Amino acid sequence: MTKMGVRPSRIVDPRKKKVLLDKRFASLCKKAKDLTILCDIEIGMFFFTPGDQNIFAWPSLTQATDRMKNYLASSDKQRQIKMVRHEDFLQSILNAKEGKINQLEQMVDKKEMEYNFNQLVEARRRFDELEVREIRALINLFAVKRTQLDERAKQLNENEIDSNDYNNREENDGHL
Amino acid sequence: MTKMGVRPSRIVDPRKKKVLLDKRFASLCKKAKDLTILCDIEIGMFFFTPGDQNIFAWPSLTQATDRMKNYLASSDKQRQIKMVRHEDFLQSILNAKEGKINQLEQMVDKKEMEYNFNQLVEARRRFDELEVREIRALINLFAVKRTQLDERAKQLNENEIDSNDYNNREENDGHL
DNA sequence: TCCGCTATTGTTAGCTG
DNA sequence: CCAGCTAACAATAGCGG
Repeated sequence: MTKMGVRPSRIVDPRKKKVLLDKRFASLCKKAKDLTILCDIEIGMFFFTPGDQNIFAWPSLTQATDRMKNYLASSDKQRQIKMVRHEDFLQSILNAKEGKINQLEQMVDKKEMEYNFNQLVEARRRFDELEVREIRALINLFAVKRTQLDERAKQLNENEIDSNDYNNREENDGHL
Repeated sequence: MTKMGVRPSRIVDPRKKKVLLDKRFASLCKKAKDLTILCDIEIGMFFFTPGDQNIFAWPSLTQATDRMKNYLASSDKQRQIKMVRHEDFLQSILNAKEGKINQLEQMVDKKEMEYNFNQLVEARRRFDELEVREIRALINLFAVKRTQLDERAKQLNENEIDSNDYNNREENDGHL
């Protein structure tokens, strides 16, 4: 642990860094797990290292995402309450004689940044949607192929029983 | 701290729970911060308590979201590699004579669950989009109102200079 | 509810095999 | 690279103001 009152500083040696990361990462996850159990709280963690491929989600991608989803759903409720105050705020700006348009435009910019992120998420959604369709198409394709094969097998059986000599002649002639 | 080898168990007393949560929460955040600095890693954490209103994101909503976004972007790269193998897998199923349709349908179910979540996210997106439009509308409304006020002020000034007695009569009559 | 304290227990950096 | 060790250090549960 870092000394009392001393802020930790960036580790330069990559080997030390790896060891440190492993140990402290395990410790962090343990503490998170403790807290989850002790206080009946949902925790989701995402780890991302810019250069490295050190990517991790705790306790798992799906669970971390679920917990983030729950967080967002809860924070949306709080947001709706804030929205009412927000509207009052905008109304007061409208009523005031001094315009604070810059402020509003900054908010628009902020919202647009959020919008951009959500577009990124939606791109992901479309990708997944496509995947679903592809799998469905493959299932259908398989079903069709199987039906064709079944029918073909049936035909072959019938031919074998009904006209064995005819088939033999065909084979001997060497043409259809 | 929990004893060595002993898993922590759920706290029942709400007061103790609150104290414990506060302390350990602070500790967890400190450890996360340490790790962030020491190993140059991005960490985003989401906390959600089902019943309570104990909602938190670390280091902040925007930063946690950004870091999750980075995580997703990185994991998407890895996903694309997996996708190729995934397609091979599907192809081998198609080529095989025994259908493993159940397997595929389970995957479809899983994908549909993901799709549902993404719809939730998109609902959020639409909400934000609406918000942007509303703010734009308010800005325009303000501009119009201001123009109207300016013109009205101009008119009043002109009237004051041109026909003072007329204005006075209007005021005394108590109507426009 | 929120500090501050402290004995006890847990964590960790550096090192060894 | 990993697992085990340990002195030194940090976290914390319980208690009191």
